[in-house]
Amino acid sequence: MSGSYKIGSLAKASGVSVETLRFYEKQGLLPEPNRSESGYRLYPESARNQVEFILRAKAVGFSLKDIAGLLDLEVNREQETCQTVKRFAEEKLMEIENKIQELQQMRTALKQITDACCGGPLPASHCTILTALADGHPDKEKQHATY
Amino acid sequence: MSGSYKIGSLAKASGVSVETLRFYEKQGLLPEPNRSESGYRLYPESARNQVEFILRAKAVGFSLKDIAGLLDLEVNREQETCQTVKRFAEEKLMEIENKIQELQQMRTALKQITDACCGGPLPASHCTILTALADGHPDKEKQHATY
DNA sequence: ATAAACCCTGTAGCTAACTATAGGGTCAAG
DNA sequence: CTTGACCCTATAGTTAGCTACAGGGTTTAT
Repeated sequence: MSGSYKIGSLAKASGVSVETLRFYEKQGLLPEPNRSESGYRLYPESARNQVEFILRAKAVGFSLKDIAGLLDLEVNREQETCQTVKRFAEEKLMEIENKIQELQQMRTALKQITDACCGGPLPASHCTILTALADGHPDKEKQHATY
Repeated sequence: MSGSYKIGSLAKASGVSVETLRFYEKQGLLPEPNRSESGYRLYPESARNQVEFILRAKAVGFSLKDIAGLLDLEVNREQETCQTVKRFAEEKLMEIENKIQELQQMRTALKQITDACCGGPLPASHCTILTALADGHPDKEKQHATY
């Protein structure tokens, strides 16, 4: 009745590997469960929710370290304010937005030099992509080289 | 006179550390330079361009491994076609775009649950952020809890 | 001539989030 | 009673891109 399952079942139920569960435990993301006489981990039903908390937090961009922090908040909900939690989340949001911007810059730069390339079956002797990387400026009508 | 400089100057000139240069050499991104009698690396002028090639390629999202590939292309430009080079670049472009999408999804999800949070100075007992992570659905008017 | 600044090799460490391996013990089925 | 599936710990390896020693030799400036 008190559903208490072993690590293999929890792993299957939550879609992660047994090793990952032990790893999360070592990282403090999962509480140490009770043990059977022979030392097997015995998880309560709630363990699955806790793993899923971790997975959802990961999915929205939190690192495991962040998640440990979130779980601390979660555990003493009463002692924390919404403000604290929201700040935490907003900081992460900004990190994500920064990463997006960085990648968008990369995309723009790479697209520019890629679009300029003929892509034809001829030797790449004058390939604009390689030239752009070598010279540091995309195309631009024959800027006579400075190096 | 044939400007041949030592690793420290190259490092300074190209804005990377000495260790990084040696590291790039070990990774095959920089050709092994000549050595002085005492075994010091002596770089030709062109070395700086090669380092800058690497840095620019990095800046547009290529990994060092990718760059090794690009340098192979660059070296045998005559033997390669623009097609090959362009495909290479387009593949990378797609990777970048995929990463952007992934991050945008994260941003949307995180923004949604963050916006729903009052952010007030009251205890986080019912904080919507923590609840969303715990339950797996953002807000939604009082879906009676399952945990 | 001596000290600082530079160079060398080789190896180890760092972060992140696992994954794998070695070398065991336990449990259920047939 | 043995086989196979499962569990345990502890340690090492993975990828990426460096960074930091340790323990030397060389060059340069004073």
